[in-house]
Amino acid sequence: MNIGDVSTRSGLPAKTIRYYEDIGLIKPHRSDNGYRCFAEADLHKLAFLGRARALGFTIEDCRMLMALYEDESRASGDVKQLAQEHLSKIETKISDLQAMRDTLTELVQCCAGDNRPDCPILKDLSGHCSD
Amino acid sequence: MNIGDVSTRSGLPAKTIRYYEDIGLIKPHRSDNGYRCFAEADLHKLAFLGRARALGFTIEDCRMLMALYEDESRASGDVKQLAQEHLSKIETKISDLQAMRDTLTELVQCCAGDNRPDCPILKDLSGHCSD
DNA sequence: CCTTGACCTTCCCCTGACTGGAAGCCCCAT
DNA sequence: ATGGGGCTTCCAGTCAGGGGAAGGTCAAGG
Repeated sequence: MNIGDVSTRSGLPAKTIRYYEDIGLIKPHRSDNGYRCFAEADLHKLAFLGRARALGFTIEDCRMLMALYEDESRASGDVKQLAQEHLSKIETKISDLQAMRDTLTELVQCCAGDNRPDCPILKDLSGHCSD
Repeated sequence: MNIGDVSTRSGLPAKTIRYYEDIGLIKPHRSDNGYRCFAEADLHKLAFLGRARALGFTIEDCRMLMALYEDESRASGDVKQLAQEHLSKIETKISDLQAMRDTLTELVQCCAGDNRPDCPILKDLSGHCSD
């Protein structure tokens, strides 16, 4: 398979696939003409990577997940720990974003949003306690 | 005021303050020795920027917010619109993260996390429907 | 007067995970 | 032989700064 086919079948852009080879996540063979030549196993790895990335794992997480996946004697505890650490980062991000959302929602609700210049959003950003 | 004082008083790292000057968000004067020389107005702007960034506004959003802040004849509607667009991006991000969290939580719960290699997390990432 | 240390300056490279684009080779069809 | 699409490499850019080097400045102490 050439990169175009793999891109279509994996749903990953060709650029991304080349990048993954660059950083050593996959190692496709080369045809005589220099084109990358992907086996089914490469496609499978790329699909794995695509799913892991969609769950928000970093590239380095993916590298470790792939290593664990290929290690027949892995301990599922190692995988679980990786996932749990990732999960707690996600939860932190969610809380941070929710705090922003709550503040912003309040400010937006207080703003008339008309043609007058008076604006509680700017007032808040400028320090609002006596300018 | 030198940059160190401004950094302390605004809570922003000196690097960040220099960066904000680089991209034209602030324009502090210079002393004879070449040091940046900040007025109270600069400090005020930096505090404004710090709060806007803490609410997740991008640098370009901040640039517009500052322009609106300094425009006495602004319409609060413009500010509100900016904030609402930002808010909807945040809400999208929250949903995306929550979807990841839900999937991950489920997978983590299904994983024994022991010394055996069998792992539903890896099974899911690898495509799990008959490999 | 000299030195020490804290502070300031510019400059350039690094981050994550790609994306865009240029220049050039390869292959197939007309 | 020519046109178009696909492939290659390499370089630069994204966002919002962070790290650190090399060197100028200032105030205090010996």
